Amino acid sequence: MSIVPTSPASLRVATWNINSVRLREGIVLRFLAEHAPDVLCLQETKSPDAAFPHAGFEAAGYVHRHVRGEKGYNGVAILSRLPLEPVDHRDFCAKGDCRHVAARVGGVTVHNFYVPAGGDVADREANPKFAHKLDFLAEMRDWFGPGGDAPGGPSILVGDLNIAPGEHDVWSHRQLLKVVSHTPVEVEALEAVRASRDWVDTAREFVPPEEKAYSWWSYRSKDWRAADKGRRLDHVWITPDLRAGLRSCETVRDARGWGKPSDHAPVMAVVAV
DNA sequence: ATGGCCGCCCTAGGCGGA
Repeated sequence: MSIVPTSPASLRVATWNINSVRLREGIVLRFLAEHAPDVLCLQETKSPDAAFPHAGFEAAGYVHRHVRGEKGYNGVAILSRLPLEPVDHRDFCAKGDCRHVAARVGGVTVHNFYVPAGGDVADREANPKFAHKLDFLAEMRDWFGPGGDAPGGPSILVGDLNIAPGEHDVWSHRQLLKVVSHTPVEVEALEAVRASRDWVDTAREFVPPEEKAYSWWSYRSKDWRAADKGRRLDHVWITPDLRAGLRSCETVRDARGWGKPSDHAPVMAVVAV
């Protein structure tokens, strides 16, 4: 007799840019033990599939997965303690990189995204990485939009979207207006993705827009906690049909201070499904 | 005080991150 329900009353879905899954297996296991997500979506795993550290996650009960990695860069993975059906992935911008993977869990489609960072110069003509970022976002918008063929039904979209859209999603709106991750053209592009399926930004359902909220703090700060110059780059979005079931969305800020941390903290939402 | 640092890769400086 199984003790794991196949149709849970509520689904706990987390996202975390882990910046090398092999280097940080230990703190991922700590997060799983302390926060018990049903589904954990990782970005920047930086590991070929053959080298992904499966054994520890399986021992922790996360025996279901959909992993897509490459050597050195990028890489996304969905780990689950509930049965998971891979929905495939889409090769955004036809680069053959590993920035999206999707799976169906308990009747909900979960999309895990790693949107390109976009380089230093916020100019599509001068900087091909910025052009890639904007093209990637436009393709997301079209895929989820009316003419697109993204899967329908109740869905959760998570990931490192590499944009902090709100004024209070960054430590200083004025000082970051020209910094890639918070420029108006990016914010507009992300809003177009959000509007494509009327996605609900779950974190802001619980934290008012005038209150600061971050999920990333630079490695370069001597004391990230004291400086607190963060940005909210990591997001959990849900389709409107799940909104009434939304119970919480938390950023596990403490994890930014664990041993040998990622520069991102995990974000987890709980949704009744 | 947006750089101060990270992790990756054919081990060492270059690339990418954001």
